[in-house]
Amino acid sequence: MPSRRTRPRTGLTREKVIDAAIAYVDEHGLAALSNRKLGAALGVEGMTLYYYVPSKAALLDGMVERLLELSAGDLFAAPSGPWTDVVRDFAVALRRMLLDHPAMLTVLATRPAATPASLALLERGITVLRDDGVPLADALDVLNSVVRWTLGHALAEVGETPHHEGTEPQPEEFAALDRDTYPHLARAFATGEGLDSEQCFHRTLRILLAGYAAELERAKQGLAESEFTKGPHPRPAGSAGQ
Amino acid sequence: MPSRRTRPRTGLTREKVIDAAIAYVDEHGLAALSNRKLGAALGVEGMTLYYYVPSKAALLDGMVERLLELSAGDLFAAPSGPWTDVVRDFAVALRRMLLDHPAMLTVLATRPAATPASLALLERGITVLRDDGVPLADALDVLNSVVRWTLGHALAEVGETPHHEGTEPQPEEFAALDRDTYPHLARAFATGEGLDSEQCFHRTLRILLAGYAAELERAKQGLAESEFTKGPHPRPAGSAGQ
DNA sequence: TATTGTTTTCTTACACCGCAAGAGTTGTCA
DNA sequence: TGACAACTCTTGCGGTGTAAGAAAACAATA
Repeated sequence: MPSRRTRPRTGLTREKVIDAAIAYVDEHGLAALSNRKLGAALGVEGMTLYYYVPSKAALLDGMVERLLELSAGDLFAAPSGPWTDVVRDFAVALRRMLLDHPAMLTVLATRPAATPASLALLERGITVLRDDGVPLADALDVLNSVVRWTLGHALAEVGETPHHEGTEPQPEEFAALDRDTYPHLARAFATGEGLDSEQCFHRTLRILLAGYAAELERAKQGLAESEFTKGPHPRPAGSAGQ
Repeated sequence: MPSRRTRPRTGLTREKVIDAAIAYVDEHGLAALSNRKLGAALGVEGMTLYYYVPSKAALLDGMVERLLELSAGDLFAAPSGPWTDVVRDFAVALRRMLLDHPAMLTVLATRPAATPASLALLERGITVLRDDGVPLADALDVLNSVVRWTLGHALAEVGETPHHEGTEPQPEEFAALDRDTYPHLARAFATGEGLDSEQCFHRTLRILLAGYAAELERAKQGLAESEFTKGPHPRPAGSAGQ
């Protein structure tokens, strides 16, 4: 009795599996992702996925990698104009992308990110800055800082929204509960001061970029000047540690 | 045959359980933490812990809370001097603390942080800034930005170090592998330019604080001036959108 | 001391997880 | 038709969080 136990081929691909995984965590959250459930979503038994992806860790890495590949176009849309504008647009697009995939955000934040896609993205950014006259070390500092700021901010933003799984829904307790122990916070929550997360993001981003631009400009001036004066000047920005 | 199956009381406490959990993840990593193993480390059966902590999610929350309580003293050591110095010292201490507890860092980053300890910390910071004349909304922006920057940076830093569990050890592939596809990165990895993570942290932190300080100063000036000129000025920093 | 009641600990059980090993089916090509 | 590769499934193992409740340790009282 050769009962047909294996389904006819489904035309699966490593890429399809990873895309389905991204879609799955976007809908059900990261904690809900398991081989069996993802397999079910793909019309296939759980263990089948191991034919395309060697382990769950590899699946998560692949998801991050794929997300970066898919978003690469949006992240560096039109690299023209001064580098500050390019980097600002990049950060804004990155934040948008991260907030669109909050589950992927926690994966991205937790997992080390030295993958080809992330390196390519970084390389692309460096090229923009270098073409605008920014030294290599400074370009790396700027991009690393902006990415890390955006990531940290996005993490806080998705943490605020209580679509977190596992803990109590935590309603708007804040607006009422403090008042004595947290006078300033109580006031902030009452009036809404300083609670616009998006505005804080843009503001700090602007300050960060303007600060770096000013420092680089100063370094360039100082460097040019020192060629004449030959006086002992602070080293030019590359190692201008605290 | 009343064989003694339960051990004599161990004097356990919710606090002791949480402290042991922190010590455990500090040593073995977050993924290794389980009730049974933590129980074994405490000389007790795994289910016993449920008498002190209602769930694993609650345990993780408790660990974050406890860590903040324990570190509160270090984080705001000597709140004297201009607010920029206080906040800088806070960020430096926070980074130090996070790097000392890399496993806790991922918990802290993933889990929403509106707990009493974190609110108290924030309130304390706001008080410092407010006492130095910073408006409430701006104080929140500064503190939120600094915390998120520090968190994002620390995440990247522990991600660089390959003590990550589950993936391949990933040796120093970078120094050799690119060269053609990532010319700038290859150069950076070869010469070491822009790779000093700690220096980048301090540099960006300094730029961030200086930028905020300058903007607040400008807002104050603009506000004072506008009292005389009555001219149409940009609104003073609280709603100075992007 | 014996009894009761509370606090703490353990046992058992269940559903789920990632994954190793291998058997089975399906399609392709000689 | 046969052989072979590609793909899918089954089984099984040790691990997880946790619900439910029995059993032991202790404290206090009779």
